[in-house]
Amino acid sequence: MEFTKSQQLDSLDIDILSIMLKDSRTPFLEIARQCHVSGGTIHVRMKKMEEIGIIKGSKLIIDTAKLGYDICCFIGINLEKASYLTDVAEKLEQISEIIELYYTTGQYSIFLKVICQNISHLQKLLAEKLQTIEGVQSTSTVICLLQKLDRNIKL
Amino acid sequence: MEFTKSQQLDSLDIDILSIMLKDSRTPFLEIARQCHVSGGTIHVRMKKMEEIGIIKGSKLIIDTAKLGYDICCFIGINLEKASYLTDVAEKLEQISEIIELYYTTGQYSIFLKVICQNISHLQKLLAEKLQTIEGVQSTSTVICLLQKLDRNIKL
DNA sequence: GGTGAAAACCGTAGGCT
DNA sequence: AGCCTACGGTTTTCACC
Repeated sequence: MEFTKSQQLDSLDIDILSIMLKDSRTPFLEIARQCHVSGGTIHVRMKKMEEIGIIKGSKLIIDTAKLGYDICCFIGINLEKASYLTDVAEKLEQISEIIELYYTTGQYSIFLKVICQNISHLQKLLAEKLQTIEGVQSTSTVICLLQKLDRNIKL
Repeated sequence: MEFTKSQQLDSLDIDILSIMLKDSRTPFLEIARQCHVSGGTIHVRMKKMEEIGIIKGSKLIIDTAKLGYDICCFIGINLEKASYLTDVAEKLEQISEIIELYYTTGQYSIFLKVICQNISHLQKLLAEKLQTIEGVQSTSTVICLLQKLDRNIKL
């Protein structure tokens, strides 16, 4: 079970994933009804996909604005030297406002998704946390006004 | 129930959310044990938060690379005219490779998160789908080599 | 607002095909 | 690999506090 090929998934696995991608709290028996198999089969397939690592977990989707977090933005980071990459990334991981972190190729070395309560929270984050990390040369911020789409890939 | 203030949430709600943010399949009785309340209470609180719209759903987190989708990237879109915004967004929503879509302020009008199978799939998407949409002036792509972090905000 | 218990439903394991 | 069955756990509701 160490391959990383999609070939080991059959159409039943894909059907199960498609349902769970939309709502990870769907009961197994409900999936079983939709797929015309028994609940035990869903259980076995889900377990297999968790073991292979295709399923990594599940997340609640929340409206962060309703919780007082009005700002969502993306921040590209330029480093002074490419070799600072992992050191800087480790420090960034400590910052709880950063919810996604990517190593990227092209104009930036690191790319972040960040959630803040308001603009002054963001300003403080940039000035006092991000830009004081050693190795960070500059940052470039894209502020989101509205998220129009948040879904998983269609299998 | 039409307010969008966090004030209507008490510390029990926050505790429940904190647990569910990490794993949306946590059984209510398990949350109840951790929060020292009954299962019925968790049920009522969850229902309230769903009705208010704080909880919007739940998603399975999957390893897209293991499903044959090796490319994750962000694409910024410049429009010829700002007024094309909603028309272009509507067309973009039809494209299943686009899993997140934001209206943004700053250098781009629209910002996308995109999942593709490989570079040629991405190249085709850009050339044949995105750049043929009327009103799209130019696109700018950041390709992710590795996602190091994917989590929710800490409440 | 919370509790505790009942009823319906679900997750899980094991034996069978 | 899937089905069935059975048990224990979970969800959901509701009378009561």
